[in-house]
Amino acid sequence: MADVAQAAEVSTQTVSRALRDPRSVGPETLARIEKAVRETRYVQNYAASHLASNRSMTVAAIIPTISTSIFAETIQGLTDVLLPEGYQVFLGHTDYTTAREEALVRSLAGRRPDGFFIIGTKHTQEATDILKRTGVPVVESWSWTPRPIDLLVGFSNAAAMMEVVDHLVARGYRRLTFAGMIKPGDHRAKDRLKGFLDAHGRHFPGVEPRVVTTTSGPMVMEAGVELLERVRRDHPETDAVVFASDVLASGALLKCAALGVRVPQDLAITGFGNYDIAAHLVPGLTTIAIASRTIGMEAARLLLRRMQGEEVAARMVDVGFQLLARGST
Amino acid sequence: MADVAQAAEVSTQTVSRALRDPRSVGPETLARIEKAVRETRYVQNYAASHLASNRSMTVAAIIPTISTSIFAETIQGLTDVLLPEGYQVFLGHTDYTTAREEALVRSLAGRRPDGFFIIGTKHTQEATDILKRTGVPVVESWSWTPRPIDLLVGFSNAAAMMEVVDHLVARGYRRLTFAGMIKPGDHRAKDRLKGFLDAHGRHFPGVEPRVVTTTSGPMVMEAGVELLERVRRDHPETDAVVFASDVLASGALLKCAALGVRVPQDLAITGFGNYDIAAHLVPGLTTIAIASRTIGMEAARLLLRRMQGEEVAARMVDVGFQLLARGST
DNA sequence: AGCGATAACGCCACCGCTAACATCTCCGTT
DNA sequence: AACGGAGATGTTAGCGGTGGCGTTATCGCT
Repeated sequence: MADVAQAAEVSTQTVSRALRDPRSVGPETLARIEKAVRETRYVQNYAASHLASNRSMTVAAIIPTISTSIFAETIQGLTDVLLPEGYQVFLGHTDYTTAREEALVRSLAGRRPDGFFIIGTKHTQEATDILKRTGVPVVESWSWTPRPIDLLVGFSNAAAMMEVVDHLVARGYRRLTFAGMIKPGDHRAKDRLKGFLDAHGRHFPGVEPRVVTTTSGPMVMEAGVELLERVRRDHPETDAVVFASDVLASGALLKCAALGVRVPQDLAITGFGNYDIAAHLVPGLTTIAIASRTIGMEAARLLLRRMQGEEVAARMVDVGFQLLARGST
Repeated sequence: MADVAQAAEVSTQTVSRALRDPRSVGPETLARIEKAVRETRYVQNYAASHLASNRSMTVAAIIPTISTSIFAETIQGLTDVLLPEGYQVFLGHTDYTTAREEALVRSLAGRRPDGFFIIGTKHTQEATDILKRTGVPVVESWSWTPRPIDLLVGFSNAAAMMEVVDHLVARGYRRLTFAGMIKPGDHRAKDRLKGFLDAHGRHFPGVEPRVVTTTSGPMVMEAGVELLERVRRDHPETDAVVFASDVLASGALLKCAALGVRVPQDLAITGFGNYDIAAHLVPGLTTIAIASRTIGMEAARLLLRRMQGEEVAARMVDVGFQLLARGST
């Protein structure tokens, strides 16, 4: 910056001003500085800027995994709103483990982001403490809680799952089985199971609910195939399988086609998430659509407002969900 | 840090040392400092550390989009190797536009990462200049070029596509059509088309190659459905459709099932990428498998070695590809 | 006992930039 | 002509750490 200042024959302070708010310097001074920046190929050092101004112009985002396109859309929404405002997004993934989440929160907090975005509402005590003490806005998401750390953009996974069960019962299915991958740190999957159990208890009081789960492994279609096989072996009376994710449901649905199991006559199948594939499968997959991109965008808007010093009226935003009934039920 | 130093009754310098290399301080001093860190809930400020030490402990990663799980795996591989070494990954996506790539390179360079990872080998002159002048290692990937900026971990998209064509011809298909989404900044898709055209010219000299493309829109299965419809309308003689991506091919394959078009008897279909879905479709999708995760891990290892001051012998790593012949051909 | 080597720790300057305040210039107003 | 105000620019003092070097204590060896 000193080189630029010298080339433009101004002080470094004026260069700094020209870069952060071009209107705050005279027009021909600005032109000289811009020319000098180009000629010296100057690239600003944000670390120094951060240290001096106490604003990092970054937002930390913590997601369970990036391999799942549904969270990717949320991140895409988040960055699409934040980038034009000059904020960079620091992304970390936890692989659904709380230990890694805590380490990540600590590490990211060390970068002093101006805001946090995190998927989920359940964290370790330590992680929660750090998030609360950073002094910057925090958005939790993709779940629901009456008492968020700070801000919340989410929906009730349990309520969504209840709607799936209601739908199946309305269509005449009576012997439902829940199938899902429930990793230790995946509270959203747990909420979905809870929703299933609640609704099942409501519709079929006294009937033992059928549940088949795995607790580890990659979230791929093959896992859905394996869950389907366990359902057919352990609960052959099942007439509808409620999967915790579209990925699993898709694997199962395609397997049914290969096995000659007719969907939805022999077996109904539901998913969760409305992934790209859901509408294209034959038959189409009944599922819950989540406004994944909207969550990211809404979170970004809340963060922006708070980072710019404004108050936000609604600290909790329920983006809801939508049941999409397709051929698989 | 001053608070910690006071609580532990040492100088800040000793605290700093304890944090960056615990063995460099006495054992009971270390214990006092660790206790003080916990009690004061101290979280290190990496911005200051970065400024003073001239190492940011970050790596910048630039990818076209995060919504595509195949790049996500590469990033997962990258972070899985870098995180244990204390490096954070700064992720930016370009949406396949060169203008945005340039802006992103500039912005990320301002964060002074200790290394760059970028997908693709074709960038604007300006972006290339910045990358070269940063003085830190740069890994380009997912493509191939004889003259990378610095390091390269990739494969030849064109060669992979030629293998697909060779395979189809060997299976007896004669009227091939290429179908793909080729966004302006997507040089990998262009390479795939080039590979198709080369192989087609080799097998069918003098025959006009059939090509159907779109240049914009989201990369979703619906786009594959639309491409399939255009192929069937504009080139009804086609007996094999070579898609530039598994996403498109999957959409088309599922659509064929819905339309009653028999695959591979009436129409063969190939994809690219070996996405999760490819093996589960009925029939299975013939495609090119890319060691997506390996690319990220290998890139991370190269970066690490260079960031730790070592030289790397092989600056260019060809991870290759593998044709997976399945039922769709 | 004297010496040098080593380990443990402290002091100082500085990393590159910006907040806050000071200064200067140029107006329009009275 | 004197004055006040606004806009443009410069000066100063850090932001929170770390590199480099100096100091002190300890210990083994001659």
